[in-house]
Amino acid sequence: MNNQGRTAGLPTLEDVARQAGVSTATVSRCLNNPAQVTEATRARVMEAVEKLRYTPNFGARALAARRTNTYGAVIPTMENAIFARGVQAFQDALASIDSTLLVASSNYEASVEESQIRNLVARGADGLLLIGADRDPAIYDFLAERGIPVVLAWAIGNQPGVSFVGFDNEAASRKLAEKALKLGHRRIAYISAQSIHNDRARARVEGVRAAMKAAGLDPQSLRLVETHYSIKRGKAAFHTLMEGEDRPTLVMCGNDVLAVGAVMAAREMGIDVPGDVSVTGFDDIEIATVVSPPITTVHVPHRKMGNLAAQALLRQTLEGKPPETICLETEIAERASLGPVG
Amino acid sequence: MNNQGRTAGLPTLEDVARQAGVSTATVSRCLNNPAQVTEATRARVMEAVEKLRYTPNFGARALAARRTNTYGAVIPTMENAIFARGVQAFQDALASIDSTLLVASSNYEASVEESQIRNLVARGADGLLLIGADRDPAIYDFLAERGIPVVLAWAIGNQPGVSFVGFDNEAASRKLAEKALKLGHRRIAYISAQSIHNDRARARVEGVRAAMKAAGLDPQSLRLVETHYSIKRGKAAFHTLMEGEDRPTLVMCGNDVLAVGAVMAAREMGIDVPGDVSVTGFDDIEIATVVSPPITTVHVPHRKMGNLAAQALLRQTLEGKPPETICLETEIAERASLGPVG
DNA sequence: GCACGATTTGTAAGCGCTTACATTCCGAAA
DNA sequence: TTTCGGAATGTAAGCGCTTACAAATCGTGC
Repeated sequence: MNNQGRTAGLPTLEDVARQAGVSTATVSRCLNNPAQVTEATRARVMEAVEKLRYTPNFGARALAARRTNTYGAVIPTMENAIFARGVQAFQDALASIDSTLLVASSNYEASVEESQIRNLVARGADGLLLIGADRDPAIYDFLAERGIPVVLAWAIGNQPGVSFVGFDNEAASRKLAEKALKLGHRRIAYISAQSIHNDRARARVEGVRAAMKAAGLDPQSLRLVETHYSIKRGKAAFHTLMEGEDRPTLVMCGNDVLAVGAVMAAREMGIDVPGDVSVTGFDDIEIATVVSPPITTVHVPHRKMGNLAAQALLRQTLEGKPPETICLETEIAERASLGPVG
Repeated sequence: MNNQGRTAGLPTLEDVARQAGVSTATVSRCLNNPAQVTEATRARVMEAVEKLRYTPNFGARALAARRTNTYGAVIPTMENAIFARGVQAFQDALASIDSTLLVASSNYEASVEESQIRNLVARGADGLLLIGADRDPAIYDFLAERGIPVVLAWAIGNQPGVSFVGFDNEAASRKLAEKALKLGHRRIAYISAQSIHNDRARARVEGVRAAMKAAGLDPQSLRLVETHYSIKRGKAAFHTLMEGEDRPTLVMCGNDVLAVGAVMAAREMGIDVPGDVSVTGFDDIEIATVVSPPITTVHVPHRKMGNLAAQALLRQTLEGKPPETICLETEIAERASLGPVG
């Protein structure tokens, strides 16, 4: 458009070189590999850089170096805090080596995620952070073909060629369910995210079923509601569950956001938590402690996961190391929303 | 590093041109200005693009076109939802014209913000979204020198050469204070963010003082605590305020996160809200409705603000229009945390 | 004081794309 | 049929940087 004037007149490497009386190669080295340059010349070059207020041109640099120092992340949503902490940690780790993170969100839609991935690749992402493993194999081919390292977080899986930094969703969920079963709960309902294209959501449900089975219950008796992740949907789902006969005594939720919705709905309906119904969450985000009663949930070490994911990705990208799998431990954050069956 | 193999073998414009039997210029036009190309050739080119799975190289494109279609935003924090909705709307608006947003956070620190701004500029941001107006003038010079359009959001000010898309923090805060004064509150405290480098925080306090003055109270009698924005800090601040003699009957907070902290602290201390003390927030984010009692707060039209900010920025960047100022209306979200003085 | 290897610096060839300008093509008017 | 003008396409010159390779410079041991 009208950008003739935009960059016009901005100093270039060549300007700096001329000003400092050296070649462009030397200036470039000063900026990227200071060790290769004499103290004296470096000082002279830096002075010129300062004087001209030079800033390297990103596009040119990316083109010439065939690396952008930019990484991409596609997360399902930014609108609640589920991924915020982990992504923040991921970003911090990248920032410490002067790389930047491009974040995009898919709204839990596979097609949107795919186009976001393509977009990030087109923008030269040196590596990608994605959530979960459950997507079209063609995407992995696409990424592999372009040699782009990928780390999948929030889950563990067996996709070849990519790193995993996550935790065992099924085991974590099972552990929580076992605890609830010990408290005497038998009529159990589960409010889950849409399980299509969401391996984490499925694994969490499976964990509960496994615990039920181990306790001698029929896993098929689990009342399952699938919905989108939001407080509003959580409320609605809880309503649905409580309307019928044979109310559950325990409503487990696929994440804390849904659980918050459930607890709020209970309050509106005059149902006591955990007196009449217990509620559990998953994730342990701040909001779980804000609602009353605070929610018993699975604590996921988000920060640590984000940090380790960055490390793993950088090992692949910068050092050419092979993909790896890191499985983190989760624990149960015991709070007030889960109690003995009333 | 070991990136020889990275992009090696990836199809380039030239490959596509050869495959389609046209020149690189034609391929480029197909991709950027389809109208300039015959239906027939376009089809042929697109077929070649598909076949080769061609993706344009971002760096090369940026270098040649002198435009990146990338915008930058520096927000104080990602860790709570204060800016999430607005930034998401901003991003959506950009995405609809195939531009991307780079988001960085400054943790409310001026020096971090500055380096983030420089970083985004170095990465070729075509325009910038920043929060509030209160920063070193040298930054505005730097940006102006490089001809980078800027829109400041969440506030209104008079910085020349930049757009504003925000609301009147002082007026909004005053309106809320007036409402509280009508309910009989006289002993008032305010939990604010650090006001240094934060024009919004200062304006909100000033609004309360103005209302007090108008009601015949001494504005200096406002008990002010400054702290960082977090639930924890909000709790601590509330504790401090309630420890002394002469407890306030109203604790106004600089944002909802602090207010949530205050309400939670009250519950822990056995202080009834709003029976013993009223609490107010600012922003109207989801968490304000989750805590009990839900928080009376200033509703800020975040989504709208983000969307309009994008529009304004694009008008400057793409159409070369001059900066503009858009002031949005806020309203009070009346909920249960504000009541008559007990 | 000299030869030699190590270190520092310079030269110049692209990286893959956009776009001004030149050329070719085509249909309509004469 | 010829001519002309506009639309479609091609040619090629960079955009600003990195880096392989070549050249120059330096310090060292003899």
